[in-house]
Amino acid sequence: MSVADDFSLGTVKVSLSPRERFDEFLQARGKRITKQRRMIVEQVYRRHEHFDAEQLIDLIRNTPEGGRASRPTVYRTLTEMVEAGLLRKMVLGGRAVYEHDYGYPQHDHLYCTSCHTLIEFSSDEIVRIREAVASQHQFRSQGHRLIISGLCSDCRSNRSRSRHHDRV
Amino acid sequence: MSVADDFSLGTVKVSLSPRERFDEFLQARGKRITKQRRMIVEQVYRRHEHFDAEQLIDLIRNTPEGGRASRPTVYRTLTEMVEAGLLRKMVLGGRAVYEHDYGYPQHDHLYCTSCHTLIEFSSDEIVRIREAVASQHQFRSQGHRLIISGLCSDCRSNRSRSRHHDRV
DNA sequence: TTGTCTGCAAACACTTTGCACTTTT
DNA sequence: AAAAGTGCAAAGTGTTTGCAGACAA
Repeated sequence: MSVADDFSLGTVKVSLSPRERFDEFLQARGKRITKQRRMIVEQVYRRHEHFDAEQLIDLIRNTPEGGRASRPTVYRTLTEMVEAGLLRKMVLGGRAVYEHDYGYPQHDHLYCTSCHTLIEFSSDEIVRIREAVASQHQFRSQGHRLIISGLCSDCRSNRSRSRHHDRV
Repeated sequence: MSVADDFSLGTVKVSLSPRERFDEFLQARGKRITKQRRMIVEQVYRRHEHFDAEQLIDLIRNTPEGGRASRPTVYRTLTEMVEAGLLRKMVLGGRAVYEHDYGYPQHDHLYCTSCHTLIEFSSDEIVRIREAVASQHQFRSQGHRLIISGLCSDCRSNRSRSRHHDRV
């Protein structure tokens, strides 16, 4: 409902809230709007940081008001949210990390190999290069992922504050 | 030995063969030059395609002349080769994929989400952008990874030839 | 000889699946 | 009522580890 008031997220305006968008997606696929799915979408959009399945499960555990959801359900729902275009998934250090996609502008990441922080940045040039390269190779590009890894400013100073994992 | 004759790989000239380079690395670390490590380096450099641990293990199994190496040894050696700068590792569709790094020019990839082919390309602009973005964020960049995903020309024509996995 | 390496089997982390029961439609 | 979803426990995948015997230095 209320398609009238726009929902603002990040810097982009969209007319449906993530939850509405997800409901739409589910209906279009003949899937059901269950309280688990509803609750998971809500928790996911509670804040904007990157997260992995485990963190989301913890968040849900520590927010019992919203209800309960098992590990498999969380994984299943995350997959659906990616399909719905609500979340973007990337794999870092051996596990999947998710971030908001719907209504959030295109961007790439700086990844600190020491503290595993992700810093977002955007560059129009990247998309331009992507299209140029793709057409050179008769490739139909659907997206891209650029991760610049290195040391963030904090870790450049505080060397050896924490053990380096260096998993990319 | 024979540092005299250059070893040519791809388009770059280097003075040590991968095997020599690896020996050097091992010695510097007080590690030993075993017949397994020797054999693995050799098999890895037999051809230039991207490969994963399983493919390498198969290759070794089907090339008994070279000797034998267990799964753990292959994994351990691949890790060492990455540390030695001989191989570059990336994670695609849930498993690690390796490619030659030593003596091979910097490049990025087009990844076909249908047939999982990797196509290499290089763009100087990317490195320029990388450095610009890094310095904007007081970040010390150590490297980057750009993967443009989509459909290769083959898969654009032969739609549905094989099931789409779409794992990025 | 000494300390590293190997191979085996078992352990691992993360994610997915089979299935009986519950819930939405 | 019918179909889809959930949670549990168990199975997967790809990769790593502990340890006793094998081997390079």
